[in-house]
Amino acid sequence: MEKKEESPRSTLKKTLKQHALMDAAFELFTNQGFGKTSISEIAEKAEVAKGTFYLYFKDKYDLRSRITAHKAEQILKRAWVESGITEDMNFEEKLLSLISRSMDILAEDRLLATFLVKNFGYSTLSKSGLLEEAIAMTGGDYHDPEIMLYLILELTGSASYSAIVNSEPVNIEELKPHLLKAISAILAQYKTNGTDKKEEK
Amino acid sequence: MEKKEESPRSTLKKTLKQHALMDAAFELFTNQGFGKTSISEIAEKAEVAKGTFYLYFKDKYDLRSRITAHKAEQILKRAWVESGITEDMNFEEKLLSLISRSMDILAEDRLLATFLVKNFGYSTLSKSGLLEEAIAMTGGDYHDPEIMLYLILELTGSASYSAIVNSEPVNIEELKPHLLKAISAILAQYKTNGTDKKEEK
Amino acid sequence: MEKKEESPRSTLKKTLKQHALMDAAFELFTNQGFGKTSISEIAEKAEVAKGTFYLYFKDKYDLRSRITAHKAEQILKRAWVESGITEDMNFEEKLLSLISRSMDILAEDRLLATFLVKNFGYSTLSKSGLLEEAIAMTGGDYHDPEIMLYLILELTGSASYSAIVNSEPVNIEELKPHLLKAISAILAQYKTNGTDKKEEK
Amino acid sequence: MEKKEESPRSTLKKTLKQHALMDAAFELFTNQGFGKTSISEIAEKAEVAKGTFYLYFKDKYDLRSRITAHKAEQILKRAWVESGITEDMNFEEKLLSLISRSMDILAEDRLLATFLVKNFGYSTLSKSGLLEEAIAMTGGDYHDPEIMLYLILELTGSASYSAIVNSEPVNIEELKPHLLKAISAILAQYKTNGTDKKEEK
DNA sequence: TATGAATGAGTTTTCATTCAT
DNA sequence: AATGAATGAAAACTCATTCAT
Repeated sequence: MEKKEESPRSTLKKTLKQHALMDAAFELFTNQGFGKTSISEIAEKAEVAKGTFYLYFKDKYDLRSRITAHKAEQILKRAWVESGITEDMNFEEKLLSLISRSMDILAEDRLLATFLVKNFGYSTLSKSGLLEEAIAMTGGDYHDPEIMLYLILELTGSASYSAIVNSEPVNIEELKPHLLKAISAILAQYKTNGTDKKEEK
Repeated sequence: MEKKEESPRSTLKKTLKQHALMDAAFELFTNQGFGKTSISEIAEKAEVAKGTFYLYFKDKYDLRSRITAHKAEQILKRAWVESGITEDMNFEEKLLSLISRSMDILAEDRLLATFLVKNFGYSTLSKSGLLEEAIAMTGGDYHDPEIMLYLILELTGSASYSAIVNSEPVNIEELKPHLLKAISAILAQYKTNGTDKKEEK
Repeated sequence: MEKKEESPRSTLKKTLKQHALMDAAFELFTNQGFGKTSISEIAEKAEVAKGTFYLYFKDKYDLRSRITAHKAEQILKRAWVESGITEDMNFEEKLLSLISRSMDILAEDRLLATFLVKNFGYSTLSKSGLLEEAIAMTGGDYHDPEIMLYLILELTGSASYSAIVNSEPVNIEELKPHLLKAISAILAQYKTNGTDKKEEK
Repeated sequence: MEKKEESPRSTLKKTLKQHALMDAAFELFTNQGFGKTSISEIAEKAEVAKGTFYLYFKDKYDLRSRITAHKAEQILKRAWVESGITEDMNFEEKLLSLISRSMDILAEDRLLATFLVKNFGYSTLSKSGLLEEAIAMTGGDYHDPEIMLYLILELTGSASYSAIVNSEPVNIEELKPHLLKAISAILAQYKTNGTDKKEEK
């Protein structure tokens, strides 16, 4: 990150094997489940020797959490960029845009959705610092912002999951307006009767 | 128990071992996880021979799903009885009472909570017929009752989980009023021009 | 055993279960092999409790040898009767008739053929006393009758087996004339230049 | 053996464990029977870890068929070399020499004989291509050479077996002249026109 | 770094046999 | 005689991890 002058090859190469392992593992985890995937299988699919696995990961659990963090980061970055969020939007608008776009992205890739919903919890998020950012963005317009965001997050993740993976009770497209409206209702509950309230017209 | 009304011996004995296995497995699954629990361990804890396991269950997966169904049924029955629901309550009151009581029950037993949240999905519920009952109870006061209940269920289950198991972001006691209010807000969104009827537009 | 006056029912009943077990076992042994057949399976197929097996047989091996003896006896009796052997035939004619008819019987039932070829050896035969009878029948027209019969028996059993079961290299119908001619040739080798030799014309 | 001509290390080592397993299994199979030999035993006798077995063989059945093919090849090669067959011999002489020598080899090693007779069938031979070679060698002097060879083979294998393993009805030494004469008799039956070769019209 | 043969503890699963009813 | 639940020893098979190359 600093010098970056040298070691372009070795770093790249290392990254290559590591990525091959993560990609292979992701596919196997999502297809057959974490418990039924062996390290041998992962190495084989990644076209890497079994021993090489231990050069980059401590064990299967380590691998899984690294994949989870990586995938979640990817999604959020992409959703943020693609959601068309602008500075002049208020928090609710921003949040709904981000959630809406994230759902679209996940809907395109149900394997990814499965994986994240199963492995990405609130604790992962709070550790990442993103939660604090979001709280900061509320700008004091809401009371108990952490609990509020927690409820919204759990609702979104959990409700999206079955819709994406099983299309139950409805598919994700149909669910989206319902979910966004429910989120709005929750937000409304937490709104401090500050700035507005009147211009609801 | 006394004479021999029907066939108490065989049935009871059979049920005994089976239950011993289910109880032992439940405890092990919740304490150390499904993947890290072996059939030998289950049998040992149940004080039953290893081979006996295969007399009652096909494999670990079969055992798990049988436990899940059994526990969920137990909880709901108990919550219904204890929730003090009466005929003259409206749907919202009934639902909030039931959820509130279920949360209390789960809060008392975080192992049970963990287990159910991880293994009890919307599909299990919809298969059980309970969902239809609940929909019938709405009495037409809400539009899209299935989606509405789906959202509420996912929110409740998902949000309760982390609160019970990790006390994150707050413990279940603190979370409860927030959750119930959020549910109310969602219900309000789906209310058909009922009580008020007039100011709709 | 002593009285033998009574117990017609019990004997019959006993025989019933025993036969059910033998029949079930025969079918399973021939279909899936002796090694892959369990006592549970046999009992289940015979519609008899597992424990009942041990009332009639010591173990799987005991059962097998009892079946073998029983089936072989059946075949030979039937072949003898059906072969149209008469007193005025010479040994060669009798032997060829018996073999020919036995092959026909086995050809009709390849499972039986499989079973017998795999389990019926020379030693079983020699123990049964049938061999001595056959030797006696040669009437001194052949030298080394035991070895001669041994060769013929092994050739017949072994060659018939693959023909019946796999139709390899040809089916049993095609093989029969070849086999009978080969047997004749062997017999000729052992003929003592007694009675004839001249009229070979 | 010396430097490193090609890839002696891996190949040799691999071959070593594999051979150790095959040798151990062969001994156990012949001594106690296939069904009564466990993989653990084989591995233990081969002084190899249990898991190593599965590196080289799918299961016990795979192992058995690989051993059978290997042993049969060995015997035939050795018999051919040691039988003193020369170009100027006719087919009968060659065949009898080969069979005679094979019987000697098998007689020296009754375990090997047992194993091969039980597991080496006509189909194995016909798949190996050796049968075609033998047929070609007959040079048209016999009709139906395949059936003829089939009969001879089955007779030889089957008759040798009991003689070698049980010395019943006589031992292999005594049996040999009888068997060879029987084979000659069969060959004679199949000879095409003429003792000699010229008047083939 | 990278490899992959080797390991052996640990797991699942089968099944002959017993025995209380 | 008949049953079949229960047993547990033993078998098959898996797999994370190590280590010599």
